[in-house]
Amino acid sequence: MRVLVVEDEVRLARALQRGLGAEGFTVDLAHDGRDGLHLALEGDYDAVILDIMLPLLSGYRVCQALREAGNWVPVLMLSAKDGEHDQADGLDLGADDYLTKPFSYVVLLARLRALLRRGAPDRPAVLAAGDLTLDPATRRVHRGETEIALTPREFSLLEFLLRHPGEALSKSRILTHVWDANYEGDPNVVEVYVGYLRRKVDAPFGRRSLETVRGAGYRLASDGG
Amino acid sequence: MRVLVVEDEVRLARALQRGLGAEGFTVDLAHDGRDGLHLALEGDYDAVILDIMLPLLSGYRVCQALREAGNWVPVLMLSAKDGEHDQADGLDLGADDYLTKPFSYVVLLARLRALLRRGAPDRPAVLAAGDLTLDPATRRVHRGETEIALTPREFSLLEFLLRHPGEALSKSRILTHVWDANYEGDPNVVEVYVGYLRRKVDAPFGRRSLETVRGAGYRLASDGG
DNA sequence: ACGGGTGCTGTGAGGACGCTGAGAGGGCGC
DNA sequence: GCGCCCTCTCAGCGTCCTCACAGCACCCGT
Repeated sequence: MRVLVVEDEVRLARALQRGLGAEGFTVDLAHDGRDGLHLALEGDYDAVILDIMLPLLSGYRVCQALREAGNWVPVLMLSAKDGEHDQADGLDLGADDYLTKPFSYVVLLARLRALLRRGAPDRPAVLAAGDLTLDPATRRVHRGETEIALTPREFSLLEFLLRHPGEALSKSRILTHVWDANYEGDPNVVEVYVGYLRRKVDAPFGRRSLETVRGAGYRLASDGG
Repeated sequence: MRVLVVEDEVRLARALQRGLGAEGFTVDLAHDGRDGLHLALEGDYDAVILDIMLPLLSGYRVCQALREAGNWVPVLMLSAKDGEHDQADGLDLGADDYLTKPFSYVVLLARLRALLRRGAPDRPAVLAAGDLTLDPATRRVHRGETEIALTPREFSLLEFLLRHPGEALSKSRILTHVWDANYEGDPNVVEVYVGYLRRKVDAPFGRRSLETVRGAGYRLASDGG
């Protein structure tokens, strides 16, 4: 079993290398995001342990880039923060598990083994809410049998909503995820794009899956409307 | 066990003949590509040891011609070069193993025995999407009954698309796989080559199998358009 | 009923994106 | 050494996407 550890704190990295090595894993180390990404792409690992705070390229970006490259190696994220949002962010970007520093080595080992048992899935499952489906790999969206053409922005927005079905998502949260973490433009874009989406995935089918939660944002009906 | 050695360096050829003969093989020699091809086609060998640098017809061509003729005798290629590309080229063209000169005789013998244990494989599967087929071994592409001539680059691109049918493949992913992991040139090449491909595999047949996914890359219709 | 706040949408500008033709450069076979 | 083919760059063009803006609609509290 080959494991890549991407961690800039040298002491921790070495400790993991020794510890996991003793468990019979082959452990490679990378100390910044760029090296980590390259190694992960080329090394054919069974799992990657990925710190979030990294020089050059954050763990988020590394994970995102991996997934975009079609690499679905199991990723276990490490973070010094413990905010709910960080965790959600990590999992959104395709991490498979998440551990907050400081963590117990035994827990890490258990989680790692769990990940390896699951193995690398070929591709993420199709996202769905009722008869509304979205496939991130083929980039196709369907309402029942009917395919729906979406622009890139509409697609990311719907994808984000589908990853949090039934949850009320504030405009600012939507902005940071679908647009950019430090988006400076008019927050009205969200309304605009929700409008576009409704015209494509709801109106033609007489549905109402994208609900407005006045004062709180938007919610996707988990049964697809 | 009959083995054909195609090698223009007479000393090496004779050495192999003596050595393998002592191991109990029946060894025939050819000293250029054309003779080698004829012998291989007619002689019903259990394996062929094939130098790449040959007079009249290169080892690549010999191997390719063999495969095109439906002959899947195990081929062990010999080469003075050791570039990764050469190796990939050889294996692409249907060689079964590859050895770089200078090589140890013991290693050659081991590899040869491994090949013989495996035996002549059946023809590898062709890639297909609808009536569009691509055979990685013979490097032939057909739309229905019609054969289509592709350049090497066009071929690799189509092969990559066919290996991920229906999936939206980003330009960067295509670049790293079809071109090079650290390709530095203009990403526009992808558009250019998709254009070439469309003119060859789609336009003459009134098809649209290579779909543009705006903002996300390209997708090959899994039913071939 | 009225008004403020919140959300919706039509319009249009600007830009990003993708497609294509022309052509330069290089490798390979002859 | 010559010519052909392949690869890739570049620039121009058309199309589609994104977003800002402004006015209107709607909700809700008073």
